[in-house]
Amino acid sequence: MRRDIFQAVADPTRRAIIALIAVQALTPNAIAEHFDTSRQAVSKHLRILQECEVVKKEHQGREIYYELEVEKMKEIDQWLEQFRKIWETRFNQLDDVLATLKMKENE
Amino acid sequence: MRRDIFQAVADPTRRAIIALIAVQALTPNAIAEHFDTSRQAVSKHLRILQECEVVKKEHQGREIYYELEVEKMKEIDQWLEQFRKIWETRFNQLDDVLATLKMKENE
DNA sequence: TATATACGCAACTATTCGGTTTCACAAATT
DNA sequence: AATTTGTGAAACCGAATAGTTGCGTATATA
Repeated sequence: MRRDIFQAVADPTRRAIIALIAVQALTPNAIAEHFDTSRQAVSKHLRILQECEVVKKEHQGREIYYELEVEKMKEIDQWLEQFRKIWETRFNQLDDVLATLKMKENE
Repeated sequence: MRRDIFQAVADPTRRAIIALIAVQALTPNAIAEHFDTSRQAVSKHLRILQECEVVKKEHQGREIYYELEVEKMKEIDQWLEQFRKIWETRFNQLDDVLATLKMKENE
């Protein structure tokens, strides 16, 4: 089974969990309270997130806090990099089109 | 079934297809030649990418060119935005740590 | 020590995914 | 008109997913 950041963020519940613990580390129960799903379901998502190395456990007495590995999110950012150039190019081309239109206007 | 950009990029073959047609629009056969998978498998991925509104068909005679909707990729970028602030914060905190260490060095 | 709480894990189920095989159809070629 | 080529779609399969239920275990508390 695939275990990477893209797999991690493919599920909307997992994206919500990520966004939630990005603010502060939380226990599975605390996380589950934010959703309509069960603790066990959240627990399973947390396990997948762990396997994808997106979250990190931290034991504190009988509670376990799950913390986000923010660095991992950068991998998505890096993959997007190749498309940023295209955005810019397309944007410049649009500029050219607009410029051409403006020239025609002045004819 | 979920049909969003995150679902679209969850699969490595689909990510490769996206990167491939980002350069230039291609036909399903041309795309399939780049992979170890069958044309039909690629065709299925293209269908999903279409449903996710990541690619756009363009008929040209009996050939069909698939073109990337680059704009769609920005949705990922937008979702990442919330974590960029955290990167920066963490980075600043690291700066603080480094500054503190430097101070101790000079003691 | 007995009990409550916080949690992970295993077993089970329904659904989805990624793939193959097969078939149908439309456009180009003969 | 018959054939080749480019393609989509349906039927099917094994594996993974997302969820549930039930149970075991460790920590805290009475």
